[in-house]
Amino acid sequence: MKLQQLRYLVEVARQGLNVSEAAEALHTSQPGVSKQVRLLEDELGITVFERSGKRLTGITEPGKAVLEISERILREADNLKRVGEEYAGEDTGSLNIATTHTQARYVLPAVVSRFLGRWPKSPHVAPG
Amino acid sequence: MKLQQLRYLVEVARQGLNVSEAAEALHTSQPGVSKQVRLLEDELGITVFERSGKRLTGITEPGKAVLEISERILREADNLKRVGEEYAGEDTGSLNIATTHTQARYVLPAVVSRFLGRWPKSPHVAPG
DNA sequence: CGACCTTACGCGTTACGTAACTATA
DNA sequence: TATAGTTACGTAACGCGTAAGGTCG
Repeated sequence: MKLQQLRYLVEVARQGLNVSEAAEALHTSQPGVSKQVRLLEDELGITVFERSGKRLTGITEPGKAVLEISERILREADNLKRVGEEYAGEDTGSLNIATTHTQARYVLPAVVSRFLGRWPKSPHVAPG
Repeated sequence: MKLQQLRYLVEVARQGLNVSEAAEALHTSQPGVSKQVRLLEDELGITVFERSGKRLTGITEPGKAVLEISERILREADNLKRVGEEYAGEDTGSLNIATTHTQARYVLPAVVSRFLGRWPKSPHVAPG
C-alpha cells in the first residue's frame, strides 16, 4: 500500500469516477492511475469501484469506508509536511568565532568541517 | 514521503532510539533504516532525532510532533487493511447454471470467460 | 464510431542488502 | 577495542509513460 495509490483513489472519486480526469488533475498518465487503483484493490481484497464493463459506475460499500480512511491519511500526511514548515527556521542563528591567526589557520578548518558535516543545513561560513 | 519511512521512524523511537534493533524488528537491514530515516528528515526539513556523533540521543521537539502524526497515519493504514478483512467473504456465493448440451458446448465458454474476467476472484468453475 | 478503461512493454528511478568506513564509549 | 551509525555500491523491483487492445453507449 502506497500513499500515492490513496491519492489516485481519492482523486478518481472526486472527479466523478473519471479516471482520465483524475490522471490529468494529478499530472500523470491515465494508465498509471488505472493500474495503481487496481493494485490497491487487489492488495486490500476489496472492490472499491463498481464497474460496468470498462466504465466506473459507482462506489461499493466497503469502497466508501476505504475512501474515508484514505482521506484521513492524506490529511495527516499534509499535516506532516506542515510540521516541517512550522518549525523551519527555528533552529537557525549565527555563530561568531574569535581566535588568533594561528588557530584560525591550523585548527579551525578541521573543526568547521566537522561542524558542517554534523549540521548539513548550515549555509554560511565566512570570515569577518 | 513513503509509509515505510514512517514505519521505520516510529520503530526506531519505539526501540529506544536504537536503529539496529528497529531494523531487526522490521526484518530488514540496518543501513536501510538509517538511510530512509535520513531521507524523511531531509524531505520534511526537520531533524527528528538528536544525534551525538553517531548515536541517537533524543527526540527533538518537532520530532515529537512528527512521530505522533506518523503513528496516527500508520493506525489508519492498519484500519484500511482491516476493512478488507471485514468485508471479505461478503461478496461470495455460488452460481449454478443449467442448460442444454449445445448451449454448454458453444455459448457457455465465452460467457464464462467474460464473467471470470470481470470477477477475477471467482475461484471455481466446475461442471456438476 | 467515439469515449474511456485496461493490458503490454521498455525505460529510468528507487529501495534494499553487503561490504567497508568512522566515531563514540 | 567493541559497538553502533553512516557511506558506497551493485542489483533487483517498482512506478511511469507510450502504444496497442477491448468494450460500452
